Amino acid sequence: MAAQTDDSGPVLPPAIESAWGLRERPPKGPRPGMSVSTIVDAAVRVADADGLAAVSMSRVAKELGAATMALYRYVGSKDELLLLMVDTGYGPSPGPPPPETDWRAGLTRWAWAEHDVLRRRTWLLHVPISGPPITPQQLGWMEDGLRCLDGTTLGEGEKMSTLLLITGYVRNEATLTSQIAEGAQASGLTPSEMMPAYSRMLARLIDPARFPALHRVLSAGVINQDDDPDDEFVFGLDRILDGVEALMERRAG
Amino acid sequence: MAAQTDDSGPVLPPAIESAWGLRERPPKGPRPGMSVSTIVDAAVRVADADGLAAVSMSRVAKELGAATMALYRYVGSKDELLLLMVDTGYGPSPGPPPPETDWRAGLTRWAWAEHDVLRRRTWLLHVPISGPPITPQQLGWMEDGLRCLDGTTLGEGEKMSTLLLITGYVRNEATLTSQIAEGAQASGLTPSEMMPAYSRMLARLIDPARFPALHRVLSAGVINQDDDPDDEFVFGLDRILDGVEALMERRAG
DNA sequence: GCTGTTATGCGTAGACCATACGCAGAACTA
DNA sequence: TAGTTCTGCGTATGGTCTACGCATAACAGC
Repeated sequence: MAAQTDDSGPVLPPAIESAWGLRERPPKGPRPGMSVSTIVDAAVRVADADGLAAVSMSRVAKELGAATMALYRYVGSKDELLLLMVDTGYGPSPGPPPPETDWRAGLTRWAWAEHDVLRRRTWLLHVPISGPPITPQQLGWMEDGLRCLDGTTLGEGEKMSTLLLITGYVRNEATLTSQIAEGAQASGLTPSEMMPAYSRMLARLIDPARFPALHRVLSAGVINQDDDPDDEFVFGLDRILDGVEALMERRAG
Repeated sequence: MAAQTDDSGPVLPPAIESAWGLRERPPKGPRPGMSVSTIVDAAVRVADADGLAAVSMSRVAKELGAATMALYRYVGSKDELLLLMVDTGYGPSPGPPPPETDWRAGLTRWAWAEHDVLRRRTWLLHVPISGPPITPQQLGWMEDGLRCLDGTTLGEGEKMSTLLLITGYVRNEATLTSQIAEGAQASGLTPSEMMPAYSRMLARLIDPARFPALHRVLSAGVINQDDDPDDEFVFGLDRILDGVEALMERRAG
C-alpha cells in the first residue's frame, strides 16, 4: 500500500503501464489519433494473417493508415510492441477452475486452454520472449493455474514450479507440431505427407550400425504414422501430472 | 541400399549433405578457399563471443577475412547456416549410457548433458528452429537418449515421446534461466538483484483481491530467494521421470 | 600446350528493416 | 492571446539478406 510515485524499484516502460491501465492522458497537446491497444490489435491482426515475420513497424502502420514513425509515440520499440502482442495474443485466461474440480482436472483444463491458443496463433511461439511475465493477462493465466493447486499438499514454490513445468511442456509440444506444419508448407507438401517424407529422408541418412536404436524406432513406423497429434500431447501431459501426483502422495505420507 | 542418384524423396540442401560427409568436391574449377565447416565454426565463434544477434553474414565473413557474398557459395541461406550452427553448437552427444546404468540414471545423465550445453551456449535457445532434426549430431543425441530406454517396457513410440518430453523440458528450463540473466544484464542489474527487483515490481502491480493465489506466492517469498537454479531443474526432471516410471510400472503389470 | 568447361571469389545493387532527430501544427492553460 | 506541451510524421542513417553477373582459377580432353 506504500506505492509512492516513483523511486520504488525499476521503471516500467510507458506502454506496459498503459496496459495495466495506469497512466492518464496528459491534459495538454493534441488528442491522440490512436492508442496503444489500437496498435497492438493491428499488429496482432497482421500476425494472424501473415505470420510474425510480416509484423514490421511499417506494415502495422499501413494497417492503421498511419505513418511508420507515428507508432513510436505509443510504443518505445518493436520489442515492446511484441511484448504487448503476446499479452493480447494469449487473450484472457481460462478462468479459475469450476467448483468441485480436483487439481488434476483443473490443470488439464488449464493446459488445454493454452494448447488451444497456441494452435490458433502459432506466431506466439516465434516471439522472442525476454523476461519474466509482467503483463496483466499473462499474470492472469498464472493466477488461474495456481488456483488449481489450492488445497494441495504442495508448497508455494512447488506450485510455481509445477506450473512452469506444464506451461513449458505445452509450449514445447506446440512448437514441435507447428514446426512440422511450417516445414511442410515450406516444402510444398501437405502436412500429412510431411512425416513420411521425413521418415524416408532419415532412412536414407541413418546407418543402422551407428544408429541402431534410432533405426529400430524408424523400422517400427513410429514416425510414419500420422496419429492424432493430440494423443502425443495427452501422453506427455499425463506423464507430468503422474509425476506431480507421485510427489503429492509422498508429501501426504 | 537402393539409394538411386536422385528422385528418392525430397532433396537435402547441399550444405547439409556436406555435413553428413556425402558430397565430393567437383574436379573442375578453382580450389575452394574455405569450407562449410570453416564458416560454421566462425559463426559459432561469433555467437559464443557476442550472441546470436551478432551473427550476420557480413560479420562472419569479416571473421574469416572474406567477402560477404563469398559465403553464399557454401551455404544456401542464413537459415541454413543457423541450422548447421545448431549442429556443431550442441557438439557430440554424451555417448551411450555406461554399462550397468539403469534407464533413470541414464536419462538423468543425458538431460544434464544437454543442460550443460545450453548453459554454456545460450544462443542455441535463440535460434529459430524450423523442422525436425536432420543433422548428424542432433540424431546422435537422439540415439543416445533412446539407448537409455533399451530394455524397458515402453513401446518405440513411447520412448520417442519420453525423449521429446525431456529435451523439451531441458530447453524450457534453460530458456527461463537465461532470460533472467539477459533481463538482468539489459537492466544493468546483477543476476542476484534481478529476482528481487522483479518481485518488487509484481508487488506493485498485483492487486491481492484480483490475484490472491499469486499474491500468496509472492508473500511466501518464493520469487525473492535466489536458490540454486539447479534445484529447480532437478525438481522438474524428477517429476517427469517419476511420471515415466509410473507408466512403466503400469505396463509391467 | 591450347581450348573449353566449370567453379570460385566477390563487387554491385536492390529491397527491406528499425529508429534517431527535428519540425509543423493542434489543443490545452493562464 | 501567449505559452506550453504533445502529436503526427518526413527525412535520413546504418543495418540486414541476398540476386545477379563478371573476372579468374583449375581442371579435362585433344
